[in-house]
Amino acid sequence: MSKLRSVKGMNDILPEETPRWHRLEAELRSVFERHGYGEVRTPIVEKTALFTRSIGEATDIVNKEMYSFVDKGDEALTLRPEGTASCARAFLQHSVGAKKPVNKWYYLGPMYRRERPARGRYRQFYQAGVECYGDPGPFVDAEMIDMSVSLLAALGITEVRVLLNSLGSDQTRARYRDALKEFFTPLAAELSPESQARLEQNPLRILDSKSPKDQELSQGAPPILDFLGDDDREHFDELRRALDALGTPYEVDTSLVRGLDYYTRTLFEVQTTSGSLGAQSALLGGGRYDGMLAELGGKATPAVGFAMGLERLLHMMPEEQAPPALDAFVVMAGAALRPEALRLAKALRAEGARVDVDLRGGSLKSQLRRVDKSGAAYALVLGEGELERGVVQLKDLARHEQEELTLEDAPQHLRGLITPS
RNA sequence: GUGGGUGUAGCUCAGUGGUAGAGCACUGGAUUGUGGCUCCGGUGGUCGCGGGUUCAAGCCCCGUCACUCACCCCA
Repeated sequence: MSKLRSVKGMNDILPEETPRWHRLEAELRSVFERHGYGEVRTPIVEKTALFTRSIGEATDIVNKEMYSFVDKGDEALTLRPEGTASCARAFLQHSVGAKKPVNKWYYLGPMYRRERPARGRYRQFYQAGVECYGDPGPFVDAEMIDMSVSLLAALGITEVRVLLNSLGSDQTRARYRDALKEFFTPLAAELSPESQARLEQNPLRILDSKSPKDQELSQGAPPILDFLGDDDREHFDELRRALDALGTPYEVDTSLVRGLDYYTRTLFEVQTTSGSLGAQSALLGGGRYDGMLAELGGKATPAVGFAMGLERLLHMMPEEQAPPALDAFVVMAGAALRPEALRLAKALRAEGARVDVDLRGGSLKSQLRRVDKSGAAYALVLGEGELERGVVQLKDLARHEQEELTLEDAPQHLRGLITPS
């Protein structure tokens, strides 16, 4: 075992596993694109200030989880811990909102957070997410939530529940924060140490503490929904009616708060109910952030989005049998035939077949064993005698049948066999 | 960051102080150039690392690192 290992919490994905990733990514792109979203690709590194300003100074992500460094130009940079801030920056930088009233983007790629790794939680992890700019909702919110649930269903993930909450406007949120502070301060001594710290920094997060004592105390706290203004309440009610119309089940959970500061109004999270992810039950989460673009110095633009963790989806996706990665294998009776074997393989590949050759030139028996293990449907057997006559044996592995073809005809013949009719 | 568990072959794991093992995988063969099943053989190890106890340590003790689970938080 080598001492050179990948960085803690950052994992290799070997060719054996990538077909599963490809299937997941293809499904994501397909669903996003069917809903009118186009892919955006932003850099993995951004100026640190982008994240501190958008995500919020008081969040765990900014406080203790960012991979930040100073580059040789003395610039403070950070490996992106999430995708929304980068998208917002790109949206503003290219004045996208001025060209089109509503823009729907999706992204897919690695994110970085320096947390203690656990099942379903890694320091480099892959997220796919969507952002919709320019529509204040609530119907686009409903469409997005519904899309996320049908996406999971398309992946075979059905043991889920949708949690929904509303935080109201920035003003509502500020008033609610004060109210919670007022409510919990007399109880501070009874709160868990973590929640005592939250009381100052972010009282909202006391509500989703997992400490039983905290939960008990939170029962008596005033619910956020009581603080919603008329517009906020109407927005929330319309969202719920739209979800009902779409037939998407959800549960209102007023303790749903989430760890990022930029959310306003709609907040949602889809969790697995299967328990197979250990403590990490959130498959995707998001919400509305109507204030962020103005906060970053742009024109006020309503926005809503969510992000999903691909490793978690992979953990949840049912196992499927991987289809063979090869159509045919060229084998030869004798290592001297390697140049001819290469030539034949080249001709087969030119016709679109996925072909490998065992160029180590072992015994025919060992080559055929390898063919069998590769899952390829056909073997092309090249021998001295055949070569002199300009022919090759085409062996159908499943049927145990063999036929003789001319070297000239073999490529097109194989193409006919592997092309789905 | 806090607490628990586990580190032995590429993988999954046995090995209760006395010569380092199994299954799988890989590989060679079972009468001339034909796969799966079966049978026979072979390659492969700093027992995570460092120290200590002992005549003797994979095994006991201390430290350390890695992985993992839970907490915290999140996707």
